[in-house]
Amino acid sequence: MSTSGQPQFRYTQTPSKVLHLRNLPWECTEEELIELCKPFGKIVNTKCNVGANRNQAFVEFADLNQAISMVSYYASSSEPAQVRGKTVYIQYSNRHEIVNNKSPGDIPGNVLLVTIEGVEAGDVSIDVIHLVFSAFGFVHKIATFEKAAGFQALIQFSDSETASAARNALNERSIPRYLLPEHVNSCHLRISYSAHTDLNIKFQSHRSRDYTNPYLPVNPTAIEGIVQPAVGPDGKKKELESNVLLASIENMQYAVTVDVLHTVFSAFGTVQKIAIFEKNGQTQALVQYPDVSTAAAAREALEGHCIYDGGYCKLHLSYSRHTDLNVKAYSDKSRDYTIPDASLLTAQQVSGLPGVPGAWQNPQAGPLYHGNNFTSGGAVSGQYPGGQAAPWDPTMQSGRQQYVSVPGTYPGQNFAASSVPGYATAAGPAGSSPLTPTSQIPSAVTSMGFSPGVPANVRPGGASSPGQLQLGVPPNVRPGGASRPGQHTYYGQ
DNA sequence: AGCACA
Repeated sequence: MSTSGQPQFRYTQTPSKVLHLRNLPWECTEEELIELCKPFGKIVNTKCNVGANRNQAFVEFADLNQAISMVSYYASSSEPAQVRGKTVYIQYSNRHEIVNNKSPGDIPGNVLLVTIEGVEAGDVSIDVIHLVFSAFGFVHKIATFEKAAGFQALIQFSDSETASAARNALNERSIPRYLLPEHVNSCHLRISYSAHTDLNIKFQSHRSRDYTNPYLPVNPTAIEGIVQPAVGPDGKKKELESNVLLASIENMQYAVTVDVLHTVFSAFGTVQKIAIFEKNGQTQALVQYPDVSTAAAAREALEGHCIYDGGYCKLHLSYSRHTDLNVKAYSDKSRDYTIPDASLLTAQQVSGLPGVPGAWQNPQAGPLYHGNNFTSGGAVSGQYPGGQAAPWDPTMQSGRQQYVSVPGTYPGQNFAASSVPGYATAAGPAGSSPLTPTSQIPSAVTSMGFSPGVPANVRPGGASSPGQLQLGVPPNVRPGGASRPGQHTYYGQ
């Protein structure tokens, strides 16, 4: 029972193939360690960021002589060992091996395990992954899959050096936004090493690739692969059309309710379902149409435009990967208009609402929609100098063809081309005159005395219902963009 | 600047 336990000091230590390094810069990386030590031999293991200050480390050489050569070298060198300009003190460790101190994911290998956080599998295509990781060397193979951890990819490089380079550069970083669909707000990469050394890719498919074998057959059962988004030459995922639109609402100063959205989006066809939700602090909504072409028309017309005057509640639209929403038939955040009872319920409940929120009665909408539409045209357009960011496609002001006369645009003939006048008459809300040279959609909102459950453009014949102000089409969205004298029965005050 | 982890 001697009271040994005294620390061993530099000149009394027995050599070990494990070296203890001190005074390292804070959170010194393994690569910096390897850089420093590898001239002396093969490094078989490391342990970084040891100690309260995370400025110590251990390095294990394959052979004792290699460790001795490093200690000897710096013992007699006029240049001290340095990392990032800091002198590093090196001595033999009092242990002879680095115990299995690493989680498996920290043991370098040529295959990376990449967890892509905050996205769903369809958001990041395998081609985008390939593009991003190819920056560090030839990517042999990629396999993607979804686990509890989220969307993951195994990425095989030639060697662990290349893999490490990719990991060091990309770990805890994000795939550039421009490579991602618009609705993806964050795309955080968490990268570790896989224990795999060679992935077994059986097919080229939407979820796996073998770039070393381009003649590998395409998975015949990967029907999904065909549905997978096409990818342009830049690797950016092209939008895949869908009957369901994803709307992100920017600058949401005013409440955007299911009813407001229903009104706005019903201008283009039957809205089947709506769901509103929050994602990353932003309000988003899914709007389901019966078919892709209707959704496409809505998207085309509404993208970048504002529900309310003044740049409020700006819409950004993309196609959802959903095709059929599973929503509560009636809630404050969702609506299923395909359920008849729900429509009734909707009509009842909404008509029972205590008036229109003040925000909808945006005073600015008055001048814009009450006779100023023509005279103020210059002023309005003057708000957008150069016209580069013209809030509304000019063709919308002069032509109706975009939404009406193009055959096949509305397979559901929600807009019978000839029905525009009657429709416009019925749908024209107070003060909505046809040539509205503005970007907003607000008459949809400024006159909310509509029947939310019954889209105007779905009503048979579009006949006017006396006493009931029907609203279906925002004035600047309306197909009948051209002025048709005499067609307006409503000139709301 | 002075020895980890289980």
